[in-house]
Amino acid sequence: MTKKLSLSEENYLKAIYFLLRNNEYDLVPTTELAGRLNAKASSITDMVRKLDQKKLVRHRPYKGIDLTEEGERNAMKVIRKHRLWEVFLVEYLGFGWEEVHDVAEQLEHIQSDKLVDRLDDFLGYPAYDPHGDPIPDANGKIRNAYTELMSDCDAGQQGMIGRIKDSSADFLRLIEERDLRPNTRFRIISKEPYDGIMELERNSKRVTISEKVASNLFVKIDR
Amino acid sequence: MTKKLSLSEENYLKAIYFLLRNNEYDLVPTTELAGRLNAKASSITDMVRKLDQKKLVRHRPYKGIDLTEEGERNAMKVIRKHRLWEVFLVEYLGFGWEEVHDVAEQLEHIQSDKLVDRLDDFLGYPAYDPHGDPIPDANGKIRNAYTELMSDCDAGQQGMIGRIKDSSADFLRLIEERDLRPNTRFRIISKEPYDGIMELERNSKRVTISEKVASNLFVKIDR
DNA sequence: TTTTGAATTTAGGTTTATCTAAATATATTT
DNA sequence: AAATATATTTAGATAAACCTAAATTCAAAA
Repeated sequence: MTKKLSLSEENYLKAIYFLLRNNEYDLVPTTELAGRLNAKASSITDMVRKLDQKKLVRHRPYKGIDLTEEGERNAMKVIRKHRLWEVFLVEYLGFGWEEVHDVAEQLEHIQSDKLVDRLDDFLGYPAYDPHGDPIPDANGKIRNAYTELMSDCDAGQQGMIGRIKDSSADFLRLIEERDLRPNTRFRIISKEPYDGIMELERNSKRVTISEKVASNLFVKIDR
Repeated sequence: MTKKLSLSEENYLKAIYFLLRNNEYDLVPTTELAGRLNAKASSITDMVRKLDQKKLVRHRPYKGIDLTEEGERNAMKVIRKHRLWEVFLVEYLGFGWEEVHDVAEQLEHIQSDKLVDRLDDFLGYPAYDPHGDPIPDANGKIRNAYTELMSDCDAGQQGMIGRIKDSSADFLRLIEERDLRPNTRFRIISKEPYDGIMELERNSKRVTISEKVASNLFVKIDR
């Protein structure tokens, strides 16, 4: 069963998945998907109708789109591949973690279960990619962690930076410059109640970050 | 300015390249290409006309097709990628050398010069892929070797098996079973003038092979 | 509650890479 | 050299994934 999906179909499922998670949508609006996929709303309607017929998404006309189980499983497979390839590119080929995205975007569509499983094994079954995003296992399950935002933490707490929420070039650069990459341990020295500005220690040095930055860092606090 | 080629275009160039080399064509006939690409002759005509306009091939209607310099360079780039990925799949992911082809067929179309160069470096700039086929360098040049056929050699000569000419599943299996893989050293014990059957020694053991097998093995004889 | 405006869908094209069937060119045989 | 067979090209269609422009639906404001 489970027919092979086209490159476009895979990209639609992935985009819907992210919009359902990251943003606050219950059903993804057509326009939102159009924005993310750089396509016109009418194209979205076409493709979404097709995906609905294949039972990969549910389309409620004029209301929005969400994923079926089958659709979500397919999205997770693509995300798994994307993130495994990112690990390979950074750890073995010396790519910078800001520059892997475009290539991984292509590699994620290679069809071969054997390849993915072997790659996973070769990489030592990593749980996170270089951006700190969790890598789904072969069944599409994510072993979660990193669910709190730094901005919700308080002075005195310490833990690990897990993954970043915003992935704009500007934010990536800032993270890089201030030594706030995923897998960096930190301690919160102080937090200003008025505007949420925080002083952190990481790698034995201190930085001050705005609330805006803190609210784009997912962390895990030591308990 | 060397525009990006579509997946189909790349496959056409590659197929034309192989037909110009391996087979005895001076100009590739439409039907031959159709056979190799599993397409109908009329489709070939269409695509070939497009490639001609892009100056990647020369099409002489009713006569045949050959590659321009530009077309050949593009074909070599794809072949380079294909063979580098095969090395990776076999040496690092533990694929059997008979089972890498389909996956490499996909990976060869990933577009990223940086990726190819880094991969090449990671693999240690291999000169041959697991089938013994030479890997073009970053400029598309093949440092040649392995140009003689085993069937043209004589009793007493010894050398190295380089690459195989036929790559049918049957032949691959035979090669595997009789221990005649690329990079195997051999010595010709005897050759029967009547039917060309040869007795070889390799890995300190002997085998007898038909003329047909010998004529599908490219070798390099010690001088 | 009607109006108005934004979001969404429908209708009708376009491009790429295919196909089938018919027409034409080349090659081979008589 | 004419007849026939085979290879190739042309003409016209199709499916996928887009697009523009027009029509429709829903929701928010008057």
